[in-house]
Amino acid sequence: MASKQSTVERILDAAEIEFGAHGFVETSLRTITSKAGVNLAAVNYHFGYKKGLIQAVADRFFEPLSEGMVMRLQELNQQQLDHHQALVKFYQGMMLELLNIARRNPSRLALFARLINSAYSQGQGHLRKHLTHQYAPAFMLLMQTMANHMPAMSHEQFFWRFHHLLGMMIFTLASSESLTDICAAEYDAERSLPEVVQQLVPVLVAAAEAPVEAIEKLV
Amino acid sequence: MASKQSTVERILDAAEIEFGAHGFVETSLRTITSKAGVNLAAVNYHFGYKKGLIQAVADRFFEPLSEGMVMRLQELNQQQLDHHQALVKFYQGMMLELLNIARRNPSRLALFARLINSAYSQGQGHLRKHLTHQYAPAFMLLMQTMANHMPAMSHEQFFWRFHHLLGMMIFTLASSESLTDICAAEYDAERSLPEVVQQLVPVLVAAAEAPVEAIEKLV
DNA sequence: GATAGCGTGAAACAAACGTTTTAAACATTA
DNA sequence: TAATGTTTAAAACGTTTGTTTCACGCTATC
Repeated sequence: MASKQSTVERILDAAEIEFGAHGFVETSLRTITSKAGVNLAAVNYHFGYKKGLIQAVADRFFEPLSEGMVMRLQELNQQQLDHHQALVKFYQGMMLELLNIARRNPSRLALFARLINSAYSQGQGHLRKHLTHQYAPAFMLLMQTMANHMPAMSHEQFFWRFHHLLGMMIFTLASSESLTDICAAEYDAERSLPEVVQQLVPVLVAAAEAPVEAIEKLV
Repeated sequence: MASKQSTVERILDAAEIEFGAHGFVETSLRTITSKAGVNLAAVNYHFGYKKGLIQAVADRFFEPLSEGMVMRLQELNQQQLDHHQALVKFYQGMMLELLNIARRNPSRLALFARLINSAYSQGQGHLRKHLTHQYAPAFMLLMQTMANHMPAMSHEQFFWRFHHLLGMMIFTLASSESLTDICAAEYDAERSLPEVVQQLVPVLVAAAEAPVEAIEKLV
């Protein structure tokens, strides 16, 4: 029993893995505390409710991600690059940051995807508001940098485009395990997480640079 | 009580709405049977288990979608279009087909997104296998048509690209309600479902046409 | 008109869940 | 050492879940 970590850390580590693998509602506090080797009541003692634990897990993920991204963005904004090069560097930096956070625990990427999906799921709007308020500066900087190097478009059009790109990332991260499994079975290619994530960059850039079309009725 | 429909149909209709709005695990059989106005035991009687109900809901969704897509694809393949025009028509057709299916019940798009997400979620592989086997011809035709008009790339590279595009669609569909709400609040623009879905087309096309880069180690 | 068989209704089942409670063990401070 | 606040242990609580049971009503066939 290498139990040098505090109870809180043990819970957070286990919750991260289980939440990432099976989702928030499908993961019981009993399996978390069991895998963490702590008592069931410890969760309610330290985090109040299950929702508090989820929020703590989210914050422990987004804080370093936010810091890392801000550093990369400031660095990027100081360089003199054309728009295309800047977009490439932007998304490469984002992928590197995600991989960096996933180093300690690969299931953190699935956790990230679940957090974003929950945030944009109807009835869970409080999570999105909490995140966008908590990390507003980093979020603003990210959006601004991205918009600077994308084709000219209205704020609303950027809003939609931004979430299209977010969706592509989120789905790939959420399904990365299944996809690598299928890929190995069908194409005899064992892809690592960095490979999977890096492949996203050119597609994200192309989607970001897609020409803007006026919104019209389709039917 | 306009109860002309059969019990099975009433259950499927209610399940469709509730599953789409709140997910599979978060929706209890009691709320479904309650909203359907039928007895609780009817679900187990007609569908065996909850998993059987989910599969029935999935089939009732994918069958018309599959048929509609096959018709559109055959029509598309008979026309003489350049690759770009073909891709545009391809994705426009797909969006129209989704909208057509959503006409009866808008929450079917969220249901579609949840089904796909579940299918590619670790531990739920049986759903993906069921769908890919059940609708293999339509699926093959779709992949083939798509690949025909995309840049030359290996089967594996197409596999990844395909799922990147799928992810963009899925996330937008799953989050369409939240996104339209945010959009209305932030930009005073009340977007309808057709508008939201149509916007995807140029971005999907651009992402599909993105140049292929060799997969290398990023770190 | 009796008799299967199918569908429904209401109730009960066992299991799992988040949360609470109580008491004991621990650490820290006076 | 005594006292105080903090953390853990084990059990229980009340709900909710999917599923099962069993009796009753219906319809169709002989």
